[in-house]
Formats: sequence, C-alpha cells, structure tokens
Amino acid sequence: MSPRVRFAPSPTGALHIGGARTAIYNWAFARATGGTFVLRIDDTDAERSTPENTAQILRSMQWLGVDWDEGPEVGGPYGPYFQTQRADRYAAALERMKANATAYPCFCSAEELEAKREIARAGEGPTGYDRTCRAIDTADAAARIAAGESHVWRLAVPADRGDIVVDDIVRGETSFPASAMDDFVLVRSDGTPTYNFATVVDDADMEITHVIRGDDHLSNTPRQILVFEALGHEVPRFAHLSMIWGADGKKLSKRHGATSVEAFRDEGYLPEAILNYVALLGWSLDGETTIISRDTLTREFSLDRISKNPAIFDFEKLEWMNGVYIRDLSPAVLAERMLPWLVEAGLTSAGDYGSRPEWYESLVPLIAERAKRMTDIPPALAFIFSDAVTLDPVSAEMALGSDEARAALAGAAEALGSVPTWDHDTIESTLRELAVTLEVKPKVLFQAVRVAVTGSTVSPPLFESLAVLGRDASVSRMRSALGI
RNA sequence: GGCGCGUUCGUCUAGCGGUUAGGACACCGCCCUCUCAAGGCGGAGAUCACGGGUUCGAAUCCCGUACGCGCUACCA
Repeated sequence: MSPRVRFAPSPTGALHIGGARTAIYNWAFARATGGTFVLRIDDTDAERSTPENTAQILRSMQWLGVDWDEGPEVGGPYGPYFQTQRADRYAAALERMKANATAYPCFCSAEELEAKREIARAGEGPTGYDRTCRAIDTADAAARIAAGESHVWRLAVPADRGDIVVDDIVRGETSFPASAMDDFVLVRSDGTPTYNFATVVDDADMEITHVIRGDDHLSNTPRQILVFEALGHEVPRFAHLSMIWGADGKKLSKRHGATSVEAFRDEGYLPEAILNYVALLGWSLDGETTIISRDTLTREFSLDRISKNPAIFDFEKLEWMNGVYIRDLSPAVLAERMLPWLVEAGLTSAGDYGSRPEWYESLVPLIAERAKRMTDIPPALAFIFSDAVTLDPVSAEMALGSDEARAALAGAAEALGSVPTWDHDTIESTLRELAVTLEVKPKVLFQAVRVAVTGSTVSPPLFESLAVLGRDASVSRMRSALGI
C-alpha cells in the first residue's frame, strides 16, 4: 500500500515557515514514495479560523510549488477536506465509541474542574481529570442528558492499558505510562470535536498511513493512539519534526524577521531557494550536498534522514542560497522574473518589457552576480531607467575630486562621443587607450566615468553598463558631471 | 509538580564502536579584477552539554545531572 500523508494547517494565520517545512516534508515524502499528499484544513477553531487565511495558505503552497493530490480546490475521494464540513463523521465516530463504552459523558462544570486541578497541582502526581463522571450509571447519565444537562464526552482510558508506545520514525521508541493519560475531552458541550478527536477521526477516515507533523504534538500522540484503538482503527506511523527557532533559541517570531511564506516572497526570495533551504533545516541528503533541486528533493527525500534537534533559522545562509538560485536562472527567465520588481519600483512597465524583451535580457548580466534577493535588483538598475542621475556626494568627492580625474572624464566624454560603434569592446578599448594617452591610471579614469554615469563608486560592470545605457545618455551624464 | 523530547564548530549538518571528527553559511587571508560582487585557493573555528559506567577502544551503547523545549485546556 502506498503511503497517504496529510498536511493539516489551522487557518488561524498565514502559512508560517515552520508549517511550510511540515508541508514540504509531507509532500516530498509522498512524491518520493509514489504516495498521496492530502491537504486538509483543520478549521475547528471557529473563533480564529478565516477563509482569508485558508486562501493565503493555499496561495503560499502554490507559490512554493508544493502541490496536493487531494484537498481544497482539487477535491478527492475522502472529502470534504475542511473539518467544519465533517461534523457527521465526528458524530458517527462518537456513536461508535459510545457503543463500545470507550466514551462517556461528563457533567462536571468548568469551575469544578478548575478547582480539582488546583488541588492536584498542589500535591504530587498527575493533574488530569479524576474520572468522577466515569462512575455514573449509564441509565442515569442518559436521563441527565435527556433532561438537557450540559455535558462533554470524554475518552475512557482502558483501566488495564499498559504503557503506550509510540514508535516514532524520527525519535525512535518512546513510551508513555497509561496512568499519566487522563480521560480527555473528545466532544465539547456545544457538540464540536476537540483537536485530538477530530484529527484522529479524519486521519482514520482518510486512511492516513504516516503522520508527519510538529514536535509539539508528540505528547498528544499517546492520547491519539488511544482514540485510534477505541475506534478499532489501525494506528498510523508517526514522524515528529523538531521546531524551528530564531537566533536567540526562542520560537521564531516577527521579531527575528520574516516568518510567513508570503513575507519571504515579498522580501525577494525565490520559491526554489525557500524550498531548498527549509528542506535542509532538519533534513540532509548526504551531509555534503547543500544545493538540492526540487527534482532531487522529491526523488531522494526520506524520513530516516530527518534530524532530531531543533534548528535555528539562519537568514544569512538563506540569502546566500537565494543568490545561488538567482544566478542559476537563465537570462531570459531572470529578465521575466525581475520585471514585477522593476514595475513595483516604478522604473518601468510591463508594456515596455513586452516591446523589447531582449533589451531587458541584456540587463541581466549587470545584476545576476550581485543580487542576493530580487529586491536588490531595482536599486542596482535604477540608473539605467532614470533620465538623469544624482551623484552621491561621497562618491563624487572620491572619484571626481581631483583635477586629474576631471580631466580624464572630459577626455572620456570626448573620445566616447566620437567612437564609431557603441558596444562593450569598443568602449573598453577606447577608455583603456585614453588612460595610456593621458598617463592616468585606468582605475582613476574608470571610477570617474562610473560615478558620472551611475552616480556611485559601486555599480554594475562599467563597460556593460555604458553599452546598455547608450552613447547619448552616457556622454551627456559625463558632461553634466563636469558641469558642461 | 507530572509525563515526554532534545543537546557535534557562532549557525545548519555528516557521523550510526576504531575518522587527522567531514561538508555548507558566516568570518579571515591570498588570487582574479574597472568598483561591488561572483569565482578559485587556503585558514581559523567542535575538550562532540556535564559526570559516571560498559568496552582493548565511545561523539556513537547504558545510567544519572544540568540546561532548553513540548504536553499537562471544552487551543490546535
């Protein structure tokens, strides 16, 4: 039987980078094993769940290229894929548990429970529910329910149950004493299922074979195993992923920088870089390979190479990796992908790109080796698109402050103004010869021209820049820098 | 408090009884070079959390301790 896995986010916020990793691992595992990747929306928290969040989560996954075989928008044989639409399943599951006496009604009030907890916490031992209502006679309970008394449904942990062993793929065997398991709530007094109940009912109904999820659920797993058993369903395999932290070892939060997938997108990261980096946070191909393509990931991913320890998110490494992926793009593709950023920066329009895509492609060599993020591109190319350039005062002082530099620049304006053809090689040889003629260091000449034309001592390669800028613009900028 | 999990260079990791503890990011130096990058080469950086065992031999196996984290809800 091929694996069936699921990613089950709660739409209570954007897709967080940790959630994205969980999604990626599930997806990669399904792809590598020929299994099925299910997306299920766990929206039982009516207070905090919103359709907007659901939409954003789907968008983020699509942007990453993490596609699902069953779930919202694509449907599937185990739907519906929203928990709020599966009330009948939970009701049916509860009926089964009532029938085999693995669930019982509890009439304790919230105040009573709180008081009991206080007392238990003061002493030693477990603080779980004391099972008062488990002793109530079935007929009495039925009568109280019929009379309309408020109640929840609890799991009856089997009295003779030994240790509950979770054979986790990542952490190995861990066992939990059944005595530490309390009769937790399955169904709330308003009739809605709790997480530990709904999740199990759905995982069982959807025939999930491997539950790959965050570490924070490891302690819930024995509870869920008990529910699987009460339902008479086979228990899936589990793989619990450790958390992703910020640099201070605390939960990754906005304080550390971007946390949602959309925020990373907006900061100029490429989906292929995020996919690669996040996959590597807690998983390795062989311990040596760092750049791992989507194809390799979906072919080679395996659960047994997931590491146990929590990872700290390293924004610097992600940035480096993003640069690698930018450089890996062909000029035509990068030209197309940088367009939205140029448009957003107000430098150009989509229409202009459409009218001369090859010219945009010629801009790529100016920035491909320098950009770490897509947001680096517009500022680096701004001088190409603007009519005139404002000289950075510090740069002007450094490169144009001396008489020698100004004389060299004047010579360059003249020499380039009368050059027969306007291309990279002609520009370069003209300027190099001029440096010899004027007996000035090439670097001095080049920097003077650079500042005059780009406004700064730091710019894309000079000759390429002049070539794309054109003769008229180049020469007129040199003249205006000289005040002539 | 109870239960559970984790701990290898600053960071991500390899390692699954015998290695000069390997790779990547970041850092430093050199080379290349029209600036900045990119690239190439080299360097520094880990008493494998600590303490006991087991073993001829332990980062690797066992037991404690410390620290961190999770669960302990009618949140997920």
